[in-house]
Amino acid sequence: MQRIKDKLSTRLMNVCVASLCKAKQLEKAEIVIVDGIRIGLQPDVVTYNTLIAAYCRFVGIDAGYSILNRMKDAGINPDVITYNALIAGATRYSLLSKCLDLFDEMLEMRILPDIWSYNTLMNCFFKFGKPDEAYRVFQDVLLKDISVHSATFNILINGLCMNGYSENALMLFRSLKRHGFIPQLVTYNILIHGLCKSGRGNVAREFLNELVESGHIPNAITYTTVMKCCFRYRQFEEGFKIFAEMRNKGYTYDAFAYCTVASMLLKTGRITEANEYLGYIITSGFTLDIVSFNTVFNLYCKEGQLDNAYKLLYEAENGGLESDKFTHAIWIDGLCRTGNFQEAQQQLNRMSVTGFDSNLVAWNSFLNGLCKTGQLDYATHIFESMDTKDSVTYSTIVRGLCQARRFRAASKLLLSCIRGGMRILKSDKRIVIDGLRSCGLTHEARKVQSKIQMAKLLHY
DNA sequence: ATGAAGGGGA
Repeated sequence: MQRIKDKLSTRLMNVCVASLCKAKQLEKAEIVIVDGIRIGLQPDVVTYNTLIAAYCRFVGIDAGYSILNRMKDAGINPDVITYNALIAGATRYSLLSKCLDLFDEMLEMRILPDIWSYNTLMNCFFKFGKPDEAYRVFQDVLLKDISVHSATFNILINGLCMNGYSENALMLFRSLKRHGFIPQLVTYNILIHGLCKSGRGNVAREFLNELVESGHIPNAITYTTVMKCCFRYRQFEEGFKIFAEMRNKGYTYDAFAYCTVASMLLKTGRITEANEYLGYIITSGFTLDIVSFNTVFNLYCKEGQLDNAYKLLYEAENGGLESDKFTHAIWIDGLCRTGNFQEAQQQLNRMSVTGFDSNLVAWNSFLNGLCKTGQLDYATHIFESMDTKDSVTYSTIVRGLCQARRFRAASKLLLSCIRGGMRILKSDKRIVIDGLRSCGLTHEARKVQSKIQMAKLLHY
């Protein structure tokens, strides 16, 4: 009788712990457990699994591990859910090898992975840009005759989109529907997001219609996704309309929509308006996470208020917010805008020395700053010393050279890009060709044009 | 008790 009572009470405690964890109230959850122990309740595997998931989500993977140790010390064996939570945690913090180690560890402990484990592993591979490996996991699931979940398909569709296979994702979606799969709201959100990201805004809009027609009610995520899609395709009025609708529906309960609008405004140089939206975020008491912080930080940097920006950063870091590579890139851009190129370069060098991943966007930003202020030799020097470059790097230099009317150098670089299969914007090619013509280098211009044509024929 | 969707940098 007493045992049954204890079991019931432990279950009650677990419900309590779960709801506190969900609300990010980890200290309170711990207090509930301590109180439980005081009145004779033993935390069980569910209690610890709840804690591990929450610590992984809100604190970090190491915090999750320390709960795992506490669990083992208490004599409770981890189960498949424990490992699933840890693997999901490792995925969240981009630790691929840790994910794989945990999976192996689970097998070694003779804990049978379930569909959740496979889903998590698949998602992990997709996140790391390894769609082939992810697909192998999926085939493994089919081979082992484990019954799949709708989440399995959602992860597949999302992973395919994020790895540049939106066409395959579409085919999968259609074929699943033919086989009786009923897409959920999240499935549509994934598709709309993926299609928009891969430059297929029109198809994304069709799915928005299909979503509504099949009886789903778009949520805040649907709205922010579609709004960003509008801004991306320069349909600003349409985007603002969506924002207004979100407000009316009560969907602006967090900072997401505000950040979407504000960053678009910052990108298009409408700083005063951005200020209004971000002012609302600050005064209305949303807790600033790193993303909304970076948006506000970007506002100060774009306004040239570097002192205020720095003060903001200092306060945020004292409050426990950890800056990231976005913060750093924004700061580099701010320094360049205010002419502090030396400081910018020192910051960039310090980053690579201290073993951080080299921040390509920050370097590109630096190059952009140098080009805009006509320091082409400096820019070229930096360009040559960079060991990773992308199409933005090349575009920036090509545009910079054109601006300095060094069209021959620009065309030489452009041609080397084309030879290397680098995607360069049509408008940038145009600038080079028009520039060559404008200084009477018509022969050169024609040569570049024909090489571009040739590349097109070869590539497509 | 676990997995999938929205916002930030050139």
